[in-house]
Amino acid sequence: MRDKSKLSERQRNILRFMESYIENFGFPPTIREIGEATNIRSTSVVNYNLNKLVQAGHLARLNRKSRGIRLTSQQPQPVRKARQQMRVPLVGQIVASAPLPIPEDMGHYPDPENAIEVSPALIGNTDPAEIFALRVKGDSMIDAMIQDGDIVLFRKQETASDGDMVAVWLEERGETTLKYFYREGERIRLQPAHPTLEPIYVSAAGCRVQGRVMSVIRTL
Amino acid sequence: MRDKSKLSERQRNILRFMESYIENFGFPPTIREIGEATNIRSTSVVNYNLNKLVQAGHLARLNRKSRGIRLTSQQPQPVRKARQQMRVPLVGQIVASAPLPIPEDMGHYPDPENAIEVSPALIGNTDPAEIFALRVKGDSMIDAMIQDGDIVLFRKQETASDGDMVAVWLEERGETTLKYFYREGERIRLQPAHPTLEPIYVSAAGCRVQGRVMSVIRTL
DNA sequence: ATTGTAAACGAACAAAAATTCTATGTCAAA
DNA sequence: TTTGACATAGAATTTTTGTTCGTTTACAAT
Repeated sequence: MRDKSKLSERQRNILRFMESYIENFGFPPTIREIGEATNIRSTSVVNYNLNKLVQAGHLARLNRKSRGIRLTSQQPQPVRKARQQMRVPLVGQIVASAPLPIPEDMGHYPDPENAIEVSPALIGNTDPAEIFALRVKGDSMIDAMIQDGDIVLFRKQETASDGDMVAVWLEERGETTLKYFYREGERIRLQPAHPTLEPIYVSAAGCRVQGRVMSVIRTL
Repeated sequence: MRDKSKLSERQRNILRFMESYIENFGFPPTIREIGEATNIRSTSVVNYNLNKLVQAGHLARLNRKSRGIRLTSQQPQPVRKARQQMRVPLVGQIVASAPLPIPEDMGHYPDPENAIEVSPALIGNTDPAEIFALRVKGDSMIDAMIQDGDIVLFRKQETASDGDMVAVWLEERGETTLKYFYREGERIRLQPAHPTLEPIYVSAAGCRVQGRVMSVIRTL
């Protein structure tokens, strides 16, 4: 699959040029630049050979992106991805007495200072941009089997499905709580994680879902 | 010259975005892409800030080249290192009725099938070879604020210091428990994590420390 | 000789992307 | 209050760049 010997002269040239160009400039060349460097007069021929190289597994391309050519050897993307970490912004604390401090725009470039590294497994295949983290302050979330200092990873969402653990702001009580969410006709049952505790019931209007708990991390 | 503190919020955002984009795609973003990612509506403003970053020495640009932006700071190595994941072998389950199934030799060749990826932060600077993971089965560890399905990361050790959360095998009761460890003269106090629960006391002989809890991971 | 196919060319076109221009708002100094 | 530097926005403009398409060449198979 990666046998360079099966490539044509031109294709080997292109590959070599790609390597040195990226080395020099930090970004890939254009089709025309490749053509000039390898003595190919026509962009379409360069394009043709680039596609051959993609077939051969040496390059990856992004359609219709300028300079959207990448050496596969330098970025073993699949491997890297699998072992890669996600940076999740740590945006504040959970306290019972206030709604979650949810950032409007979290971006995909969290500030290194206020971010934690997590394994992608913890957020499943959710878009990382929707994930944020909060540190639990105090023992108010003990019903949810979550203690002081734990870090909770949330997915930003305003609705929930049965069985989700969610953060809800209870209007009448003026507090935030983490419970399992079950819709029961008109009302909603919020079930604590701790098996001996009783559920509470609220009207759909009276509770505002703020996020779904994806995972909890405790470091001792 | 390279003092990030003198940069504006937007400029820091741009820099961070550049880093992650290049990391992901292998080539630099366009001005428009930078704008979208950092919530700047106007390409000219992005351009303006890019020029500022060039002045500040963080970027280099090539005029009239698409994606002709390059980070001057090229130390991907330390970053890369810091972002590595650890693979920790997941060697079995915790049940109250039996000692921990601790592997004699864990090696550093965790079976991909039975390993989990964790962030290095979770195990501090402990030698990764000493770390193993167990999945909690049942609600027997509820005193420790740990529930069914949680994954506990242990460091293999037979002794403990005050305040450590440890897994101990209680000879006379025939059970495994997770408690905070305190030496009190001849006897040992084992304190549940849950604040309302009472400690238990055992003799040093009657309890066998099996490992120290480094962290707990819960996925929902 | 004929046909089919891989490889090449160049021009035209369309899309992407950078640059430039004008206008507006902010804020501290004069 | 006025001024000017700085920062922002929106849009127009120009340049760069990728894609498509008709055509040609070389060569091996029929």
